Amino acid sequence: MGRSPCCDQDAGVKKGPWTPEEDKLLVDYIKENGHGSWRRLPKLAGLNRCGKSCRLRWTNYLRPDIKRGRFTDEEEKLIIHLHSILGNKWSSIATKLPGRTDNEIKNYWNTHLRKKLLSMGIDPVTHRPRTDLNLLAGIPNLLAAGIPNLAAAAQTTWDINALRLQADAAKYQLLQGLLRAFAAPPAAPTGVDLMALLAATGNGGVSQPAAGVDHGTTTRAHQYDGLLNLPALTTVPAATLPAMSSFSGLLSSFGGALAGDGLSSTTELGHSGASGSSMTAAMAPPLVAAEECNAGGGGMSTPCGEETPASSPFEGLGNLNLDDEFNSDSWRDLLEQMSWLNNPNEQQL
DNA sequence: AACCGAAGCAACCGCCCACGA
DNA sequence: ATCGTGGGCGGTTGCTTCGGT
Repeated sequence: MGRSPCCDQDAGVKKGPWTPEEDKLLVDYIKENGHGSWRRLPKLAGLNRCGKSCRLRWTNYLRPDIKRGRFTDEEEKLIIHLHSILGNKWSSIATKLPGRTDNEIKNYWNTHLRKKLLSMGIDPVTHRPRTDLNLLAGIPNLLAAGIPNLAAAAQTTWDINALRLQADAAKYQLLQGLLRAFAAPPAAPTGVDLMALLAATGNGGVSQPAAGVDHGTTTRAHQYDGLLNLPALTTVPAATLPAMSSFSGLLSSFGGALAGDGLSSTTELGHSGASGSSMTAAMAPPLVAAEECNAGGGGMSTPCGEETPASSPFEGLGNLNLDDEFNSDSWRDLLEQMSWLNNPNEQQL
């Protein structure tokens, strides 16, 4: 049906920042009479303002119960947590933070928290580890030169959907380290079959970073190039699941050394002090969030409750600093160990 | 000291929904 | 059932401040 403007555009109502005098008029009137009808309030209060503008000014800044000042760490964590559940329902989020307005929370999210999550490698929309195609897109150029079975590997069922299904911070960091090891120049985003690429690297495709490349800068630049909108979890073909559990096994083995603290990317962000570029693998959350174990949405079957294998080929990699040692022997070892990904018969470690 | 770009934030815009006539 | 109004909401804009050169 549409809606007529709340204020007569021709009436010359004032816009822009409020003056202290206007604030006083508004506060005095509401204290005396309540706000009543916002549309009639400006005239009654002697304000040359739109009623909507008055309402906004009151609810966001002049209300006596407004809490001003910096958001505390607890408030930050709560906002992030609630956002992971509610999305951009700022007013709903605001109801859980006494004294904070939806507008204030929204602004704080857009200017601080969103960037904070991005820097931690977490998609602020999905609250999942980011899997940025731009970051991945350059890999094939490197691989094409020296990986003989890339084409064959590309036929496997491993795909980016599967990657996301299993996504968690530990895996993201693992991949981040791999990507840094390759440090390819940017290329147009393509439908990269990441798992095929990873599989291919297992056959001696370990490349040292190209000389003269500032890997940190390259990576960070790519990280801000945009987010990948992946299909919903429920769209992942069931056929990929058995193989995924194998990959999960790999990561679980890897993650066994990570000593997770019970946090997941969607429930807590207690490591907010660690930026993505300086996080070590030891900080990584556990590999499978409890909600994912229990939900089982879309037929997904995560290997919940599985015991971590007693010994792992990746033991000792847990403390690897992904930033400082991206080209270390440890990564070379890890890549070589991942050759199992090319063997479809080897489903479990 | 001046300039410029980035960041932060207050305020506005336009759409939507609930509700009453 | 329809329509008009009030109010709420999320997204966006544009001004101000800050920091680097």
